[in-house]
Amino acid sequence: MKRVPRISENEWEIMRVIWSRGACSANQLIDALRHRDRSWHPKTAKTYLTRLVNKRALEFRKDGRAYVYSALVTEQQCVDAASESFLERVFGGSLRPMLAHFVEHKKLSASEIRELKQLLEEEE
Amino acid sequence: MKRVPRISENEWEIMRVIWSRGACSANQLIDALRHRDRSWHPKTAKTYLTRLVNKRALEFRKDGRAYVYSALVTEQQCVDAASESFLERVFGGSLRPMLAHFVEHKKLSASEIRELKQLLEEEE
DNA sequence: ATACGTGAATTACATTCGTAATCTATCCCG
DNA sequence: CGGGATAGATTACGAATGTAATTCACGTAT
Repeated sequence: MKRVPRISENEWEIMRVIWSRGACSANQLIDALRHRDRSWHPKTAKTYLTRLVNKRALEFRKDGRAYVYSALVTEQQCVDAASESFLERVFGGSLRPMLAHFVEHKKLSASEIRELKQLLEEEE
Repeated sequence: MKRVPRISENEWEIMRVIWSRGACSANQLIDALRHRDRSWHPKTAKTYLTRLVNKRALEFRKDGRAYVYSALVTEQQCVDAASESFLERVFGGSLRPMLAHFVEHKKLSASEIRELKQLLEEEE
């Protein structure tokens, strides 16, 4: 299990863009971020890019003037780590109560319920 | 929906003790913490108590020399907030993928699977 | 060549967090 | 009464985070 660097709350936003769009330049990044949330300040986004490169979550290749950033860690790895940490911290590591919490609190659509039951069947 | 203060990773340990045991003194707290993890340093625990009081997650009443700390926010409130934040951050708010992740990644026992299916039935 | 725009590099700065140590007030014991 | 134990209060201090501004370097348009 590869150790992934710790990704902070806002850094996740950056990573999710890169995971979904693949490698991209700082500007493409910023555009994508601002598309969904105008409050992202370009300078701030740049700072996160640099930090993510420093913590080896991203790398970049020069492409003329601009850099192209790409992920060094997969979404899967980070999701795993964050999920584990969340489960541990908030539910003391107990899976069942955690799942129960979500099933009970978030109203699931009939189809979502069906899908989940399907998943559970497969696990059996 | 009451706004709960942001509880940090380690602060969660403190809160969980107080939620489970109810109000208790600093020393009872520390004993409980160290019971499960000897590496808890008493001074560090005291620091967290103070911080949690400052951020209005705990309050205390004087009981002779010592203080008795009790929760100002419920576990339910904090679990809700943390869960929402986690879901948003890591899964972009999509519940189904999140649940699927856990169901697929953590090996569930047969009985857990049965319980969950039971829960889902009730939601239907 | 020269100033301007643009991207990256460097610097800034308050907060929060992790991790305690030190200071101070008090109580009990001898 | 005086000194140690003990509980809370204050102080410490670096790393991480959120949030940018400033500076530097280079290519391009006058």
